[in-house]
Amino acid sequence: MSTRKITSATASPASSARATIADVARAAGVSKATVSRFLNHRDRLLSKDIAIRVEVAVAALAYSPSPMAQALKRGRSRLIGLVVADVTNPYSVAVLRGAEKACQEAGYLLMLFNLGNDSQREREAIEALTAYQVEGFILNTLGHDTGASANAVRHGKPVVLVDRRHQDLQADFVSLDNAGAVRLGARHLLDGGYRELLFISEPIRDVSSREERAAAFRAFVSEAAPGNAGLQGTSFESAPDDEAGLDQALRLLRLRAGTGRPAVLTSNAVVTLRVVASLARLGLRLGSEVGLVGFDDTEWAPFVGPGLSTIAQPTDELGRIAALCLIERIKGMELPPRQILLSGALMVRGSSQAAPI
Amino acid sequence: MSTRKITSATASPASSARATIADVARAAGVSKATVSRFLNHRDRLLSKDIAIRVEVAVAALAYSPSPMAQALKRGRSRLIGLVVADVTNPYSVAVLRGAEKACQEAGYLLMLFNLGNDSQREREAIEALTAYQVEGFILNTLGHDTGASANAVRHGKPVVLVDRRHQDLQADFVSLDNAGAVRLGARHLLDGGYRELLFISEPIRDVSSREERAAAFRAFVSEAAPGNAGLQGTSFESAPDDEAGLDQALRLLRLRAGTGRPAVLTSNAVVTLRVVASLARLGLRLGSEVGLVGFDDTEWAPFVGPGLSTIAQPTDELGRIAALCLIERIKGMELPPRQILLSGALMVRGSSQAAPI
DNA sequence: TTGTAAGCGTTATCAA
DNA sequence: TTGATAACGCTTACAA
Repeated sequence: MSTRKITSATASPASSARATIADVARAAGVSKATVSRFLNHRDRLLSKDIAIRVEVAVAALAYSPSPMAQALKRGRSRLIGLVVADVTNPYSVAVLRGAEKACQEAGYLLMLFNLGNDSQREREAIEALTAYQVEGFILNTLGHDTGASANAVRHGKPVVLVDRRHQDLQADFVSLDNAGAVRLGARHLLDGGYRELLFISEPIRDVSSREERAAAFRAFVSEAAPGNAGLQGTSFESAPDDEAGLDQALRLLRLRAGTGRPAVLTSNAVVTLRVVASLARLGLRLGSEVGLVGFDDTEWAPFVGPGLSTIAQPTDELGRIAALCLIERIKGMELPPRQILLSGALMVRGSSQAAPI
Repeated sequence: MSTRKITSATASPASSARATIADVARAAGVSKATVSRFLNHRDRLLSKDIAIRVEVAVAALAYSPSPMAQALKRGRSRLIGLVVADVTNPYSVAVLRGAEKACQEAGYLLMLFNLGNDSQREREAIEALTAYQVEGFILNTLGHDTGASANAVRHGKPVVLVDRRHQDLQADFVSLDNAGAVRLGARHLLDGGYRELLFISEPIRDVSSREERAAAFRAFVSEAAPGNAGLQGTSFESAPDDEAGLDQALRLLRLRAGTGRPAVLTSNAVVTLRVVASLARLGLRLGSEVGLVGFDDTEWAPFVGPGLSTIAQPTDELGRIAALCLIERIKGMELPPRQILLSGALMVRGSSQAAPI
C-alpha cells in the first residue's frame, strides 16, 4: 500500500486499459468465441481443460466484459431508466432508493433523469434514455407530455408507473392505496371527535394521486355523514405560494366549526408544513384547537409542534416493487397491466389529539 | 391523437426500431461516412447539396446516433458516474440535484450508484460504472474502501470529491467552508449570550467533513475564550442510536452551565433532530433554556419548536460546481487539484434566541 | 468532396 | 467441442 498521494488531475500515462475478450483469448491460447462461450454458458459447451485455461486467463487479467459492447450486440444494456418529476420531493427520493437497491441486486444500473418539475421535458428524458438502450422505464412523472411515455412503449420498452398514472397509457402501476389511506386518516380524525374536516392538497390538475385522494375524501364524508351528526367535509386546493389563501381557508374552517372541532387532512408533506405555518400565524394550536393528519411520514414529523400525525407510505417497498415489476416485464413476462396498491399506516401523534371537551 | 389506450404489457409487434446511420445513408443515397461527417463536422467538409440531402434524410427518419455505439468507438460515453454513500441523506440528494442539472445542460447523463452506507461497496460501484465507460466520477463517499477511487484515477478517469475527502487521493474537492461555517454558528451563539457550548456530531471516524467541523469548533473556542469570560466548549460524538448517551450529554451541559446559558451546535440535520427530541425528553426549552444552531437548513427547520436556527449549505451550487469541475477535467483541462469551498449562511430563528436575562 | 474499409468489444452463425 | 467470421452502429484513416 503506497503512501504517496495519487493525483487525479495528472492524467496517468496510459497505464492500464481494461482487458478485452481478445486479450483473454490470446492469453488462454483460444479463440474469442471460446472465451465468450465460457462466460455465457460456463461449462455447458466447453471441455474441462479449456474451460480451466480460460478461467485462469480471465482471473489473471481481471477481465470483465464491456456492457457497452454487449449492449450493442445484444440490444440489452442492463440499464433501467428512472424519470422523476422532481428529485427534491422526499417521496420520490424514498422511492428512488428502494428502486435503486432492487435494481442493483438484480444486476441493473439506474440512469437518472430529473425533470425539475418541467413536465415538457418528459419526452426529452425518454428519448435520451432510450438512446442509451435502457431496457425499461420507471416513471414518476405527470405524463403531461402526451405520448412521451407512449413512445417508450412503442419502442417496445416496458414501463412501470409510480404514484402517478398517465392518461392514455395502461402500464403496470405501483402506488399507495390512496382511498384506503384517506379513509384511515379521516376515520381517525372522526373518532377523535373532530367534525369539521378540511382536505387540503396542492393544485390537483391532472396529478392522479391528488385526484384520488380528493375523491376518496369526498366519498368518505358522504358515506360517514349519515351516522355522524354534524360531520362536514370541504376540500381546498392551495397554490404553492398563496399563503394568504391558505390562511383564509383555515380561518373559515375555524369559523364553520363553531363550537365543534375542526381538523385538516393534508395530501403531502409540503402542504403539511405550510398548514403548520399558517396555523401558527393564525394562533391556532395544533391538536387541541385544530386537528391535523398529513400524508407522508417524514423524519421530522414527531418534532413539529405536539408531533404530527401522519399517514406513512411504504416508500422503500414501493420502489422495490416497481423495480421488480419492471424487471419481470423486461424478462419477457406477458400479462395484462397490473395495479399494485400498498397500504399506508397511520402514525398517531399529538396533532390529532383534541383536548377532552 | 388516438384516444385508444396504449398498452405497455403487450409487446408491440416490432413496429419501429430506431433508424441507424446506414438507414440514413441509404435514404440520402450517400455513404455512412458522409452522414457521419455531416453529423460531426456539419458543413465543414461537405458540399452544399449533399449536406442538404443528408439533412432531410436525418430529419425524415428522426435519426439520432446511438451513444452506445459512439462510446464503443470513441471511448467517450457522455456518461458521468455519481456515487453516493447514502441517497437517504437530504444533503446528498440536494447536491445530486444540482449536479444532475448541470450535467444535463452539458449533455451528460448521470449514472447513479448508491452505497446504502455500505462503504465496502465503493469498489464495486466504481467498477460497475467504469465498465459502462463513464467519463468521470462525482464521489460523495467515505473513501474507506482504500484504492477504489484510486483505481478510477488509474483508469485515467477524472474524479471530483464532494463534501468528503479521501485519504491518499488528491482530486478536485468541492465542499462547504466548514471552518467558516462553524465560526458563523458559534459566534452567533456567543453573541446571543450563550457561554457553555457543546458541539455534537455523529461518530467522526474518518469522515473528513465531521473532522473539520469538530476541529473548527475547538479552534473557535480556544481563540474566543480569552476575550469572553466564562466561555467553555466541549465536543460530543453521538452514536446513531445511543439516545441515553445523548440525554446524558445534554443533562451534563445544563449542569455545567450553572446560571449561565448552554447551547448546542449540531453537525447535521439528523443530529439536530435527535437533539431536539432529547431536549424534549429532558423538558428543556429550545432557545430560552438551551440554544441550538444546526448544520443544514431543511424545509422543516422553521417549524420545529420555536424555529431552528441553522447554517444553510448552498447544496445546489455545490452540486453544480462539482459537475462543472468534472466536465472541465473530462475536456482535458490539466491543473493541480483544486479545492472549492463555498460559504454557509446563517439562518437565525427562535432556537438561538435566549430569553433576556 | 466523397466513398471504402477497418475496427471498437461483444455475440452468434456457421463450418470444421 | 472449437474456431473463423460476420454482424451490432458508429468513426476515421486512407483512397479516389
